[in-house]
Amino acid sequence: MLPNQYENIDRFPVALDTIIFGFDRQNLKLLLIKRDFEPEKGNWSLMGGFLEADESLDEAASRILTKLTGLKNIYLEQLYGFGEIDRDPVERTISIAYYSLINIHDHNKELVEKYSARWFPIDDLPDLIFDHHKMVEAAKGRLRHKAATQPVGFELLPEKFTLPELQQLYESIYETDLDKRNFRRRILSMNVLEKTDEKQKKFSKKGAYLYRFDSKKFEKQKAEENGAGLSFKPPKV
Amino acid sequence: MLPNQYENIDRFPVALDTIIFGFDRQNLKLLLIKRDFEPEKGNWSLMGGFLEADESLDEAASRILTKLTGLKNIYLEQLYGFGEIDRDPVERTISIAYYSLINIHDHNKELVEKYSARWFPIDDLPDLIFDHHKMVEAAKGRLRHKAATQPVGFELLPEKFTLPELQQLYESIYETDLDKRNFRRRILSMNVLEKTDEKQKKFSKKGAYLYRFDSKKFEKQKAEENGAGLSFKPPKV
DNA sequence: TATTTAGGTGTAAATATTACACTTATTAGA
DNA sequence: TCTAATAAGTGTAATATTTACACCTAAATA
Repeated sequence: MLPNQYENIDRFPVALDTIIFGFDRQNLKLLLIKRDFEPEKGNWSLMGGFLEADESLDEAASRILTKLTGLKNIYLEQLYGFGEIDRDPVERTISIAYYSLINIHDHNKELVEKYSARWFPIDDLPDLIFDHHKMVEAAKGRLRHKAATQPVGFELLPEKFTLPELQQLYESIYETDLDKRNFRRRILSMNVLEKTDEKQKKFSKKGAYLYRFDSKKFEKQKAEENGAGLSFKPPKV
Repeated sequence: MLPNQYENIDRFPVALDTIIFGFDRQNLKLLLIKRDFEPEKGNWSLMGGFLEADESLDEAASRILTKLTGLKNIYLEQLYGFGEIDRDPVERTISIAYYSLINIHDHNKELVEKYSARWFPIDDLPDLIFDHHKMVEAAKGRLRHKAATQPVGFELLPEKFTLPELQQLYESIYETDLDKRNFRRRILSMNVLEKTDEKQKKFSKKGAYLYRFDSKKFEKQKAEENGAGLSFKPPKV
């Protein structure tokens, strides 16, 4: 075996912090936990954890997400590496932030309780520890970009959803109002939605048709594309 | 002082690897070094180094870039964190990749020689060690996206450049041909270029006017924008 | 002074985006 | 049972953006 040439270099704890997005009727929300150890005990924080030797970064992020939500196979994407020297007062730590999109109704309530976690509307977040606020801002930007580029919003909705719900979601991602007719035309022209003949009457007397994201159609679309990406852009202001 | 609650967690070397883009007349190029230590001694590699305790990730990436090129204040942007368990055979290492855009004629020749570094055309790269090829692919994608979104190509050109040169650059970034008239209209309508009254006659008898990136105009444009970003998109195929 | 070379220029057609208002299905309450 | 209320659903015209496309110009050199 080779001698380890890396003998004299510094080693650092590598943290993973996850920005967990959910969507609840009107509002984009984040799942935050109440930190139960010092420093900053009792303050709000992103769900996080440390990288272990036997897992990749993606695996670690996924493990940490599951630890809080009980969910597996969740949309999870690396966001950015945060490495300011003093970002964690305990010790110099590098944090790789991930963001994930989950169906807000679809998580393990006991686990969430165990971590004293709570959903906060994205526009009414508490103070966060360390540089977590910076991470959240980065995630908001990334989500906006992602949603403009790929039909990713579906991850935040239940399997079946109505177009008005989907529009609400996009409106809260972009923090702007969208025209109903233009929105429908655009989203339907992506050719990734399948209309069911069920109606959802929770929010109106008339009821709105339920749609389903059709991953077969999506794959087909992707294949027909030239890498430009399916796109849903917010209107220019 | 608080006891260190992080006592029992794993620590890892944190590497920084930089994808260094340059542009030479016709071709987008990468600056690669010949690795002079085991493992993989003698093979081609991205310029890299390890994070030290007294520097942020950005500072470390910048230090490493300067080490090879002699250049400071260079366009440098974090790309992605690579963390597969076995990515480095010596030891489990996390690498944060950065990419940078430099003027290819504007680097310290002695340093480059010292590292046995060489510029390679982007479409004719040698085999690279570890997961460096994955990093390069990610950087190409990011550069494409960045160039479509912000007027970033200027970083790769000398202070004064002609529109045909700039077009060449975009053509090699997108690996496609662009229409001369449409390109000019688009790039000029961004309102960030200043025409000088000098001509560059290196490549034609008639000579082409030299332009300069006008950062004041750029700032003004940015201010007038609604965050959508100045954009130069490749034509849809 | 004719030829060669790359630089420079405009317009029309096609496509994409935006703005905008009324009808429909259903429920609840008079 | 009729009326009012509510959110869902639909089409078109105006504007803006993107694309396709071909000839003239300036300078050098043979």
